[in-house]
Amino acid sequence: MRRDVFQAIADPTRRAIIVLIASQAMTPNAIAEHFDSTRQAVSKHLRILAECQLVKQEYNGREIYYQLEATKMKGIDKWLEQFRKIWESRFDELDKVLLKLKNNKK
Amino acid sequence: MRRDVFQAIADPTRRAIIVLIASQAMTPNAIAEHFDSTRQAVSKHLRILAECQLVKQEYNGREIYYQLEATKMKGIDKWLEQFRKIWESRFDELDKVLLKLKNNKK
DNA sequence: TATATTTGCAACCAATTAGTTTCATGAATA
DNA sequence: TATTCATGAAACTAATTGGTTGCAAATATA
Repeated sequence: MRRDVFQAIADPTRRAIIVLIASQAMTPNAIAEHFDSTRQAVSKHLRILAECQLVKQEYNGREIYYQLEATKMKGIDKWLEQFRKIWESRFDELDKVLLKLKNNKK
Repeated sequence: MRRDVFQAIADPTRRAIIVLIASQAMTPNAIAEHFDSTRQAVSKHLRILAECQLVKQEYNGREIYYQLEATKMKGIDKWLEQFRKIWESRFDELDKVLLKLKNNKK
């Protein structure tokens, strides 16, 4: 079973859960209230997020608070890094082109 | 059929294709040589990448050069942006904790 | 203690995915 | 022109996914 951060954020519901708990830890029930699907479906998403350590569980009696482990998303950021250079240089080139066009008009 | 950038980069083969053609455009055949699976499998990945405009096709006779559209990955970057603040602030806090520990030792 | 609440887990199901093989098309070449 | 090459598309398959319902376990509460 492939279970990495890229696969975790591929699902829109999981991305929504990530955004939801980014500001504060929440219980599965509380999270599920924000979605149309059942609590169990949300629970399965949470399990997937937990399996790739994107969330951390904090036990409190019978409640479990799920907290985002934001640093785990640095992996994505790191992968993106190599392309950031490319798209930034593309923009530099665009700037050059625009500057040339501007000068030609004069 | 869901077809967005997040889903596109979820597959490790597609990520490898993206990295491969980042530096220079390549034909499906040339790309397929780098993988164990068949040319047709690679072709399907390319179709998915094309559907969410992560790659651009350049026709040259009977050859088709696939080129990375790096700027399309800015969508991921933008989504990450909100968490970057969180993980950076976490690190600031870690720094504070470490500094405190250091001072206590003296 | 009996009951309600919170949760995870297993079993099942339909849809999707990533791969295969086979075929059709159109361009290069002998 | 006949053949070879590069490619996409279709049909099929096995595995995975995201969802469901129905449980069991553990904690809180009456």
